[in-house]
Amino acid sequence: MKLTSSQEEYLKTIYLLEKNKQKVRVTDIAQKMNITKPSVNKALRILKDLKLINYEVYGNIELTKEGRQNAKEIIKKQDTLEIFLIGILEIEKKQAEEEAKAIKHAMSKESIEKLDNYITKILDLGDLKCGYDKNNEKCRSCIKITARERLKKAKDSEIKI
Amino acid sequence: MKLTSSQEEYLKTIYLLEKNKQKVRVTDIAQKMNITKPSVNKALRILKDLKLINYEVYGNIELTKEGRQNAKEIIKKQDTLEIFLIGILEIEKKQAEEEAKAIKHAMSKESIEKLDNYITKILDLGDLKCGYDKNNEKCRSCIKITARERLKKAKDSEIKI
DNA sequence: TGTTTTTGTTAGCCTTCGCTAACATTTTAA
DNA sequence: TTAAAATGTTAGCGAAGGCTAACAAAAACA
Repeated sequence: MKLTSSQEEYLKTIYLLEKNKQKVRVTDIAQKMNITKPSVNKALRILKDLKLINYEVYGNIELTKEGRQNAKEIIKKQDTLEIFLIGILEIEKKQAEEEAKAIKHAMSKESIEKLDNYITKILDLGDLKCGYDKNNEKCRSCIKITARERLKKAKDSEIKI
Repeated sequence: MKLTSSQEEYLKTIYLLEKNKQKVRVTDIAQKMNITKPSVNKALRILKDLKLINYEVYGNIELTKEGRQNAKEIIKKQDTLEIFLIGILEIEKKQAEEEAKAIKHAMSKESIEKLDNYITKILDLGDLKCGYDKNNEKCRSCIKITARERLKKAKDSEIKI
């Protein structure tokens, strides 16, 4: 069953909130996604119908097994894209996150898998010790090092929820 | 002025049709985009209001200077993404085209520029003659060669409009 | 425990962008 | 030159996914 881009965002948000809180609230979701509570309410009913969350009026909100499965996949997509955009393409963090968020819905699981493998390959190339100067921008070792540094830098500046 | 994903598709389609025909018709656009004529009609009115096309009832359809500018940028985005997906990630052509089409709206001009530069860099790495065997999948020369071959293959199988 | 604040819901509206049905215009060709 | 075919338009519907206004329920607290 194919979810909409919006539905994916809801699942992702609920998953991340579940990790940090006992109970996920409509208000939390609305705040995190920067939309109104009635919009969240409407979306939750649909996600419930799709059996992706458990939810009753004025009751608890929690992902079902299937919902969690979906959420994980969505988050993996976004993470992989962010790593590529920040670490390889050197796009500034905030911009990269925004773009990754918008792109992820358009990419299949298989394509993300390929991107993931590619990133690993590029990051590992340095291990081959090509012998070029570290300052040569085409040197694979240098590519590796700068990519890792960029990722570390981006990760360090993270603000916890 | 930020266009919607759908509007970008219309501009792209009109641009490509203009290159192959004297006159662009509602029917042509509908057929190419696989939607109905009334949908096209509605969209054309909006594009006209946005001054991206010249268009009168029962009259000719043509891109304005600004519309053409936009169309070119959109096509560049899609092309760059396709090259990356097909040539570097080795995603199958049809799938890659579909994904590139959906992704392009989410990426800024600047990010596409970076992706384009990255692709060029990767394709050029082979020129450094790293010395590894051609059959080593981590060899930069090999990466270059296989990527170029994949692109050529994908291009050759193109069906003209 | 009763009142205020916070949280959640309902109803109904708007925009985007598809669609069908019905009709108008233009083009083609007999 | 007029009838048929092709093309284009109008009107109005529907789904998705936002929104506000108004109200209901729950929680906090005095």
